[in-house]
Amino acid sequence: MDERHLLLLGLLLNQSQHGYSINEFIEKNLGHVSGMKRATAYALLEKLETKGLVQMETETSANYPPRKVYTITPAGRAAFFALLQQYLLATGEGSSATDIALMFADRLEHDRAEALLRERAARLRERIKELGSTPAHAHAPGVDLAVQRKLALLKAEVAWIQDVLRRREGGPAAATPGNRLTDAIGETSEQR
Amino acid sequence: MDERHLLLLGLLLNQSQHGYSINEFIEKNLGHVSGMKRATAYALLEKLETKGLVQMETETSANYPPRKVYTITPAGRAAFFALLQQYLLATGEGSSATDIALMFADRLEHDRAEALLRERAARLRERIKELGSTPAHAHAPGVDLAVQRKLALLKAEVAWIQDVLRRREGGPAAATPGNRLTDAIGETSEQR
DNA sequence: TTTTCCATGTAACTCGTTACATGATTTC
DNA sequence: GAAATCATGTAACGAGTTACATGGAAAA
Repeated sequence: MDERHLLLLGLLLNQSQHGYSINEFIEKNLGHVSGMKRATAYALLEKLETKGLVQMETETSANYPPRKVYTITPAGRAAFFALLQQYLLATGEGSSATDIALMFADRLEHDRAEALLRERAARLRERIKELGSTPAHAHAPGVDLAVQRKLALLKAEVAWIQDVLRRREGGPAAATPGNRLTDAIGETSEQR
Repeated sequence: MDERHLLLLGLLLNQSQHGYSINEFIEKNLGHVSGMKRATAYALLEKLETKGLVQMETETSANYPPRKVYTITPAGRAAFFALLQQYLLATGEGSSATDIALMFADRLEHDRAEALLRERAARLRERIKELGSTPAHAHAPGVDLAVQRKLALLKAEVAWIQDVLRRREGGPAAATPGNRLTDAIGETSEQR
C-alpha cells in the first residue's frame, strides 16, 4: 500500500473508471508526478480488487472493446483516507508521494485538512530541529552542504504551509468551480 | 550509471577501500542518504571494475578474511567528475541524488563548483518559470496545492544557492580541517 | 485500405532486496 | 564455549518495465 494505491483510489473516488482511462489520465496529466506504467496500473487494480477496496464489473458495448470498470468500495474509501493522511504527514518520502497526497487534499473536510497541514508543519519542524541541532562535525564531513540545503527546503515548506493556512482562514476556499481533480475526468474520458 | 556509482566512486576517490568498509561507512553515516544495501554495493563494485573505473586487488592477512581492495582509476576519476556535474545540475531527480552530489562538491575547484551552482540555480529558475507561467486551469485541477508547494521549494533552493555563493565570495572557504568526506574514512575503517 | 485508437493482458527481462552460507577470529 | 565481528558471495524472490499480442472500430 504505497502512494500509487492512493493515486488509483483517489482517481476512482468520484468517478468509476476502467483501467485504460485511468492510464490515459495519468500519462496525459500526471506524467511528472507518477511515472507509473500501464501494465503496473492494470496489475494494481486487480490487487485492489482482491483486497476488496474496489469492485470490478465488465461493461460491454458494440462500439468499443469490453471495459473493466472499477468502482471504489466503502473499504476502499476508508483505505483512501487512511493513505491520504499517512502521506500528508509523511515528511521522509520522496516528494512525489507528497504531491499525490496534496492533489487529493481537497477531499478532506476543511477543518481536517487544516489540522493535517498543521501536523505536517509540526513534523517538519521536528526534523529541522534534529538536523539543525546536530553539530556539523557529527555528520560525516562533507555532508554540510547537503544538510544545509535540506534545512532550507524544510524551512521553506513550513513557511509555505503557514502561508496556505493563512490564506484559508481569510476566505473559506469559496469552492472554486473546476477545482477538484475528478471534475476533469469526465472531460478527458468521453465516449466517442 | 546513476547516483550510486557517483557515491562509490566518490568514496574511493581519496581512499582505496574494500567493499565491507564502504558498506560500513554508508550504513553508519549515510543511512538517510543512500539506502543502498550491502549486496548491491558488492555487485556495483564488480561492475565498476569491468568498466575499468576501478581496479581491484586482493589483500590477504592472518588477522582478517581476504579483502578486495578497490582503487579508482583515471577513467574512474573522469567518470566521477562527469557524474558529479550531471547530478549537481539535475533538478528533476529525487533529492537523494542531489544530496550525494553536494556531498562531493568540495572535490571541485572553487571556481568550478561555483559555476555549477550558478548553472543549477539557472535551471531551477527555468523550472519555476515553466511551472509558474502555466495558468492554474491548464494543470489537472486539484493539482494546485502540489504545484504551489513545488514552486515554493524551487524558489527556496534558488535562494539557498545564492546564499551559499554569497558566503563563498566573502571568505574563500578557509579549508576547514576535517571538512572533506574522505578524511573521516580512515578513522572509521581502522585495522583492529 | 492502411493506420491509428481502444482496451486489456502476458511473457521475458532487469534490478534490487532478503536471507542465508562460509570460515576464521576475537570478545563475552 | 557461545556469540559477535569480519568479509564476501549467492540463490531465491518480488516488483516493475518493456515489448509484444490481440481484435474490433474509427479515422486517414
